[in-house]
Amino acid sequence: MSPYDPSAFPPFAVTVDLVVLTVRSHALCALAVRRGEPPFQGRWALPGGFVRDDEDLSSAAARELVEETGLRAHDPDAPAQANGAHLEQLATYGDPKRDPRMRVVSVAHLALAPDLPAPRAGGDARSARWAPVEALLHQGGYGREDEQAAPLAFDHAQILADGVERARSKIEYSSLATAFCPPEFTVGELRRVYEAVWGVVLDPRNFHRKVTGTPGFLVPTGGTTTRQGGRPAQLFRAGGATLLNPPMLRPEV
Amino acid sequence: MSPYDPSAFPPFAVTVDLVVLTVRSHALCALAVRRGEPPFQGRWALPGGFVRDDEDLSSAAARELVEETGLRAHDPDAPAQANGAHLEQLATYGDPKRDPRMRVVSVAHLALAPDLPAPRAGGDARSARWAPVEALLHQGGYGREDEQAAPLAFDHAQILADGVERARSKIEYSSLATAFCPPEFTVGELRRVYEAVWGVVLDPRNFHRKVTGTPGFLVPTGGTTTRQGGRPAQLFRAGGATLLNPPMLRPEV
DNA sequence: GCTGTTTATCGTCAGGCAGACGACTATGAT
DNA sequence: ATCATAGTCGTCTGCCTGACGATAAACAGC
Repeated sequence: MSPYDPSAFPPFAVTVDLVVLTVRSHALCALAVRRGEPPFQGRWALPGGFVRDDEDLSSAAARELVEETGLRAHDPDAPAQANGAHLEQLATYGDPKRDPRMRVVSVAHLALAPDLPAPRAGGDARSARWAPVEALLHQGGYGREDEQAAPLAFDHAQILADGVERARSKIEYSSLATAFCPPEFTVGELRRVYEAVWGVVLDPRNFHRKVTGTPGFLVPTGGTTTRQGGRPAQLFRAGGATLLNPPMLRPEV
Repeated sequence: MSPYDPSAFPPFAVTVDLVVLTVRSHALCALAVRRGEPPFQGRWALPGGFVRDDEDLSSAAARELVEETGLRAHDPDAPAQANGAHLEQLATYGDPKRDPRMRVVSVAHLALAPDLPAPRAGGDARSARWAPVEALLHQGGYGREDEQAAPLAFDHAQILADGVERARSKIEYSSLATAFCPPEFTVGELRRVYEAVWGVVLDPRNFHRKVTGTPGFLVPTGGTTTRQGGRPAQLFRAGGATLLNPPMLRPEV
């Protein structure tokens, strides 16, 4: 068998779709764009686009991320955060019927970003917005009448759910939660990230003990801030550690 | 912009490649096939093939797995093991230069299988064999002169390394290690799986306490065996639990 | 200035779990 | 019978977590 006989394989279109997550006003939100054309015209979808002919998958994802948000993706091996987002491959979706018109395989990527001012419209002027993931995933069940009542286009609800689940589990055993924070942040801000992503309430004292006691997780910058009100809090940057051992435990139920 | 203008996207070939792992004689082994044609003719590679026009990615991976090993993949939602392997998507590799002849995107899958009698040659009579992952990954550094001295074809060394890393981390917090065992197995056999995959030695007493004390991990069948020598050991099947909480801890270093 | 509110931070205590390791059991091999 | 090999049950100690009390340092309003 010649697995590479150029006439022997069916042609596919390959796209990257992005699950871009952030934490806004105590809720986990995802970036959604409104489709301007069929199929699913007028419906919300995840941002994405075709992989170019000379482009790696991660490059295509980084390019789409810049186009949609202006965020530059970190090099995973680069120091801590500059002002970029964490970007990693999530999974690949290739059901033959996922796009009604042609065979499209989508390599979904997950991006975690700090709270951004506002999504900028894509170069093609599609509208874009941040929406709480709960609203994007549980549509139709609440009798809501607004524009978001329709489920996401294609299989994007599944992709989003997988991305959210990845984020939820990954902040347990890695320092990825800091990707949701600005370059300098307080322990309380980091705790609110965990609370928003997991949808739980954490004990501030035990959380503080845990994160400050894990070597390499946080490094104090020396500064303090009162932007959250109350007693001034120390500012930290993300330390070099990427894996938390032992992990942060997610409360049950 | 029309992301689906049929003339606006470059065509890709899409393949699935398989990282099939098993534990044989106390070593973690992977299935490798010898390439019969250029490029990389004569070199070892991971089994794989094209995704068909009407086929889902997971179906293609399951089909390749049957063709290469005769193993039927579990339905992830099916009961415990029948005589199949665990199969899950691993990651997707799409470097523009990963195949010298054309643009190929490969959706790699990870399969975990019990020790099999012997790999059966593919329908196209390629030769296939189990090889310790260390030998497949660390070629050239040991001055070995045998047929395996050449590194794997394409980017398959990277794919294999990623698959091994996935398996190593996933048996920490899931019951996946039982996928390496026959339908009925002893605690000692399961422990040898962990030892082979992690490349460590575990304390038999603490391991026994851990796995028998985790609800839903193992269910006794009532039988015993002495196939490992020594005192007869209880036989178990995999229980319904898929997530281990708290996880099995991998010894450091 | 005083008081109440908010958030941050430090401490204490009990329970659970893991690592280290002793002890005993039940087989087969010599 | 003795030994070697595995399996299984216990004990002890230290670490970590969850629950929660207490103190500190800011701001808002009176």
